[in-house]
Amino acid sequence: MGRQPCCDKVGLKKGPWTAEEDQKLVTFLLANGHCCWRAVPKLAGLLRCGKSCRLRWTNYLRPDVKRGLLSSEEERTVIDLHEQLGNRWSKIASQLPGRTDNEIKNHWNTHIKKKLRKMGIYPVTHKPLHQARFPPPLTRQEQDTGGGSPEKEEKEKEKAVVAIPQTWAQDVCADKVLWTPLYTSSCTAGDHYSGLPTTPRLFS
DNA sequence: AAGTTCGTCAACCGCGCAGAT
DNA sequence: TATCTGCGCGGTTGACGAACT
Repeated sequence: MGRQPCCDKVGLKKGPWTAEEDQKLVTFLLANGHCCWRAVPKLAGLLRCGKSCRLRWTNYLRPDVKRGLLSSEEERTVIDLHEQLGNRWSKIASQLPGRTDNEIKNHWNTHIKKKLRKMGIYPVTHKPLHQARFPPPLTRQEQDTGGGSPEKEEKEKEKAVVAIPQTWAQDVCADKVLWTPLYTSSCTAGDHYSGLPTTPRLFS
Protein backbone atom coordinates (compact mmCIF):
# COMPACT_ATOMS: atom_id res chain seq x y z
CA MET A 1 0.00 0.00 0.00
CA GLY A 2 1.37 3.39 -0.93
CA ARG A 3 1.80 6.21 1.44
CA GLN A 4 -1.23 8.43 1.88
CA PRO A 5 -0.81 12.06 0.93
CA CYS A 6 -0.29 14.38 3.88
CA CYS A 7 -3.70 15.82 3.24
CA ASP A 8 -6.59 15.59 0.88
CA LYS A 9 -5.42 17.84 -1.92
CA VAL A 10 -8.81 18.29 -3.56
CA GLY A 11 -10.05 21.83 -3.11
CA LEU A 12 -6.94 23.00 -1.29
CA LYS A 13 -5.25 26.23 -2.21
CA LYS A 14 -1.60 26.30 -3.26
CA GLY A 15 0.87 29.03 -4.05
CA PRO A 16 1.62 32.33 -2.35
CA TRP A 17 -0.17 33.18 0.87
CA THR A 18 -2.44 36.21 1.04
CA ALA A 19 -2.40 38.71 3.90
CA GLU A 20 -5.82 37.44 4.89
CA GLU A 21 -4.62 33.85 5.15
CA ASP A 22 -1.59 34.95 7.14
CA GLN A 23 -3.83 36.84 9.50
CA LYS A 24 -6.09 33.84 10.03
CA LEU A 25 -3.17 31.54 10.71
CA VAL A 26 -1.38 33.91 13.08
CA THR A 27 -4.56 34.70 14.99
CA PHE A 28 -5.36 31.04 15.39
CA LEU A 29 -1.88 29.91 16.39
CA LEU A 30 -1.31 32.74 18.84
CA ALA A 31 -4.61 31.98 20.50
CA ASN A 32 -4.46 28.20 20.46
CA GLY A 33 -0.96 27.09 19.64
CA HIS A 34 -0.73 24.04 17.43
CA CYS A 35 -1.65 20.68 18.81
CA CYS A 36 -1.60 18.93 15.47
CA TRP A 37 -0.72 20.60 12.18
CA ARG A 38 -3.13 18.43 10.29
CA ALA A 39 -6.01 19.96 12.20
CA VAL A 40 -4.79 23.56 12.09
CA PRO A 41 -6.12 24.60 8.66
CA LYS A 42 -9.58 23.30 9.38
CA LEU A 43 -9.72 24.94 12.79
CA ALA A 44 -8.26 28.19 11.49
CA GLY A 45 -10.64 28.28 8.54
CA LEU A 46 -7.98 27.90 5.86
CA LEU A 47 -8.08 25.96 2.60
CA ARG A 48 -4.48 24.85 2.98
CA CYS A 49 -2.87 21.62 4.02
CA GLY A 50 -1.28 21.36 7.44
CA LYS A 51 2.15 21.07 5.99
CA SER A 52 1.76 24.34 4.13
CA CYS A 53 0.58 26.04 7.34
CA ARG A 54 3.54 24.72 9.29
CA LEU A 55 5.98 25.95 6.69
CA ARG A 56 4.39 29.38 6.52
CA TRP A 57 4.41 29.71 10.28
CA THR A 58 7.94 28.46 10.92
CA ASN A 59 9.53 30.37 8.07
CA TYR A 60 7.68 33.69 8.06
CA LEU A 61 4.95 34.23 10.59
CA ARG A 62 6.57 33.14 13.85
CA PRO A 63 7.03 36.22 16.04
CA ASP A 64 10.70 35.45 16.69
CA VAL A 65 11.69 34.98 13.08
CA LYS A 66 14.35 37.42 11.89
CA ARG A 67 13.92 38.87 8.41
CA GLY A 68 16.45 40.47 6.11
CA LEU A 69 19.91 39.64 4.89
CA LEU A 70 22.28 37.68 7.04
CA SER A 71 24.96 39.74 8.71
CA SER A 72 28.57 39.00 7.85
CA GLU A 73 28.94 37.37 11.24
CA GLU A 74 25.96 35.13 10.64
CA GLU A 75 27.31 34.30 7.21
CA ARG A 76 30.64 33.30 8.71
CA THR A 77 28.84 31.07 11.17
CA VAL A 78 26.88 29.43 8.37
CA ILE A 79 30.06 28.74 6.43
CA ASP A 80 31.80 27.27 9.48
CA LEU A 81 28.83 25.11 10.36
CA HIS A 82 28.39 23.98 6.78
CA GLU A 83 31.98 22.86 6.73
CA GLN A 84 31.29 20.72 9.79
CA LEU A 85 27.76 19.56 9.08
CA GLY A 86 27.25 19.71 5.33
CA ASN A 87 23.75 20.47 4.08
CA ARG A 88 22.14 19.95 7.45
CA TRP A 89 20.24 23.20 7.20
CA SER A 90 18.02 22.66 10.20
CA LYS A 91 21.03 21.97 12.41
CA ILE A 92 22.78 25.04 11.07
CA ALA A 93 19.65 27.12 11.58
CA SER A 94 19.38 25.98 15.17
CA GLN A 95 22.68 27.76 15.86
CA LEU A 96 21.37 31.03 14.45
CA PRO A 97 18.50 32.38 16.54
CA GLY A 98 15.63 33.72 14.48
CA ARG A 99 16.88 32.22 11.22
CA THR A 100 15.15 29.38 9.46
CA ASP A 101 16.58 26.44 7.59
CA ASN A 102 14.86 27.55 4.40
CA GLU A 103 16.30 31.03 4.62
CA ILE A 104 19.80 29.75 5.27
CA LYS A 105 19.55 27.21 2.47
CA ASN A 106 18.44 29.90 0.03
CA HIS A 107 21.13 32.28 1.18
CA TRP A 108 23.75 29.59 0.82
CA ASN A 109 22.65 28.68 -2.70
CA THR A 110 22.32 32.23 -3.96
CA HIS A 111 25.01 34.19 -2.14
CA ILE A 112 27.55 32.22 -0.18
CA LYS A 113 28.34 29.62 -2.84
CA LYS A 114 29.07 32.38 -5.29
CA LYS A 115 31.24 34.24 -2.80
CA LEU A 116 33.26 31.15 -1.98
CA ARG A 117 33.86 30.40 -5.65
CA LYS A 118 35.07 33.94 -6.20
CA MET A 119 37.47 33.38 -3.33
CA GLY A 120 38.67 30.23 -5.04
CA ILE A 121 37.05 27.93 -2.54
CA TYR A 122 34.99 24.97 -3.59
CA PRO A 123 31.74 25.35 -1.64
CA VAL A 124 31.06 21.65 -1.20
CA THR A 125 34.38 20.67 0.29
CA HIS A 126 35.48 24.11 1.55
CA LYS A 127 38.84 23.40 -0.03
CA PRO A 128 40.67 25.49 -2.62
CA LEU A 129 39.30 24.84 -6.10
CA HIS A 130 42.56 23.45 -7.42
CA GLN A 131 42.44 20.82 -4.70
CA ALA A 132 38.85 19.92 -5.47
CA ARG A 133 38.29 16.31 -4.64
CA PHE A 134 35.16 14.27 -4.64
CA PRO A 135 33.58 14.69 -1.23
CA PRO A 136 34.49 11.86 1.10
CA PRO A 137 31.50 9.59 1.58
CA LEU A 138 30.51 10.80 5.00
CA THR A 139 27.61 8.98 6.51
CA ARG A 140 24.96 10.76 8.53
CA GLN A 141 26.52 9.19 11.58
CA GLU A 142 29.85 10.75 10.76
CA GLN A 143 28.27 14.09 10.07
CA ASP A 144 26.27 14.17 13.26
CA THR A 145 28.12 15.70 16.14
CA GLY A 146 26.39 13.56 18.71
CA GLY A 147 26.84 9.84 18.89
CA GLY A 148 24.19 7.26 18.26
CA SER A 149 23.26 3.89 19.60
CA PRO A 150 25.67 1.05 18.87
CA GLU A 151 23.06 -0.62 16.66
CA LYS A 152 22.62 2.58 14.71
CA GLU A 153 26.37 2.97 14.42
CA GLU A 154 26.64 -0.54 13.04
CA LYS A 155 23.89 0.11 10.53
CA GLU A 156 25.64 3.25 9.37
CA LYS A 157 28.86 1.36 8.88
CA GLU A 158 27.03 -1.01 6.61
CA LYS A 159 26.01 1.86 4.42
CA ALA A 160 29.11 2.02 2.31
CA VAL A 161 27.31 3.93 -0.38
CA VAL A 162 26.11 7.48 -0.12
CA ALA A 163 24.17 9.63 -2.53
CA ILE A 164 26.04 11.96 -4.78
CA PRO A 165 24.47 15.35 -4.19
CA GLN A 166 22.79 16.80 -7.24
CA THR A 167 24.50 20.10 -6.58
CA TRP A 168 27.81 18.44 -7.18
CA ALA A 169 27.32 18.16 -10.90
CA GLN A 170 26.08 21.74 -11.08
CA ASP A 171 28.94 23.13 -9.06
CA VAL A 172 31.56 21.25 -10.90
CA CYS A 173 30.22 22.28 -14.26
CA ALA A 174 29.90 25.90 -13.19
CA ASP A 175 33.55 25.92 -12.26
CA LYS A 176 34.51 24.02 -15.39
CA VAL A 177 36.04 21.28 -13.31
CA LEU A 178 34.63 18.08 -14.66
CA TRP A 179 35.16 14.65 -13.24
CA THR A 180 36.00 11.81 -15.49
CA PRO A 181 33.67 8.90 -15.02
CA LEU A 182 36.50 6.84 -13.57
CA TYR A 183 34.74 6.09 -10.33
CA THR A 184 31.76 4.66 -12.11
CA SER A 185 30.87 3.95 -15.67
CA SER A 186 27.65 5.88 -15.73
CA CYS A 187 27.60 8.21 -12.81
CA THR A 188 25.09 11.00 -12.72
CA ALA A 189 23.83 13.27 -9.99
CA GLY A 190 21.63 11.34 -7.65
CA ASP A 191 23.37 8.06 -8.32
CA HIS A 192 25.24 6.22 -5.66
CA TYR A 193 28.90 5.51 -5.48
CA SER A 194 31.19 3.78 -3.10
CA GLY A 195 34.76 4.75 -2.54
CA LEU A 196 36.58 7.75 -3.85
CA PRO A 197 37.20 8.92 -7.38
CA THR A 198 40.63 9.27 -8.76
CA THR A 199 41.54 12.54 -10.40
CA PRO A 200 39.55 15.39 -11.79
CA ARG A 201 39.92 16.49 -15.38
CA LEU A 202 40.08 20.20 -15.91
CA PHE A 203 38.38 21.89 -18.81
CA SER A 204 39.32 25.39 -19.81
C1' DA B 1 11.03 49.98 -25.82
C1' DA B 2 10.68 45.12 -26.17
C1' DG B 3 12.39 40.71 -25.56
C1' DT B 4 15.44 37.60 -23.20
C1' DT B 5 18.24 35.91 -19.56
C1' DC B 6 19.53 35.78 -14.84
C1' DG B 7 19.03 35.92 -9.80
C1' DT B 8 16.32 35.52 -5.81
C1' DC B 9 13.37 33.38 -2.67
C1' DA B 10 8.73 31.58 -1.19
C1' DA B 11 6.56 27.45 -1.49
C1' DC B 12 5.95 22.64 -2.77
C1' DC B 13 7.22 17.69 -2.98
C1' DG B 14 8.82 13.37 -1.50
C1' DC B 15 11.21 10.80 1.74
C1' DG B 16 12.74 9.21 6.30
C1' DC B 17 12.05 8.94 11.10
C1' DA B 18 9.60 8.29 15.32
C1' DG B 19 5.66 7.47 17.99
C1' DA B 20 1.16 5.31 18.28
C1' DT B 21 -1.76 1.45 17.61
C1' DT C 1 6.24 -7.12 14.88
C1' DA C 2 3.93 -4.75 11.36
C1' DT C 3 1.45 -1.00 9.89
C1' DC C 4 -0.26 3.61 10.12
C1' DT C 5 0.15 8.52 10.87
C1' DG C 6 2.16 13.00 11.49
C1' DC C 7 6.13 15.86 11.50
C1' DG C 8 10.41 17.64 9.95
C1' DC C 9 14.08 17.89 6.63
C1' DG C 10 16.43 18.68 2.34
C1' DG C 11 16.02 19.18 -2.57
C1' DT C 12 13.66 21.32 -6.21
C1' DT C 13 10.48 24.28 -8.66
C1' DG C 14 8.41 28.32 -10.42
C1' DA C 15 6.96 33.16 -10.13
C1' DC C 16 8.61 37.53 -10.34
C1' DG C 17 11.61 41.45 -10.63
C1' DA C 18 16.16 43.15 -12.22
C1' DA C 19 19.67 43.37 -15.49
C1' DC C 20 21.16 42.88 -19.92
C1' DT C 21 20.98 42.84 -25.13
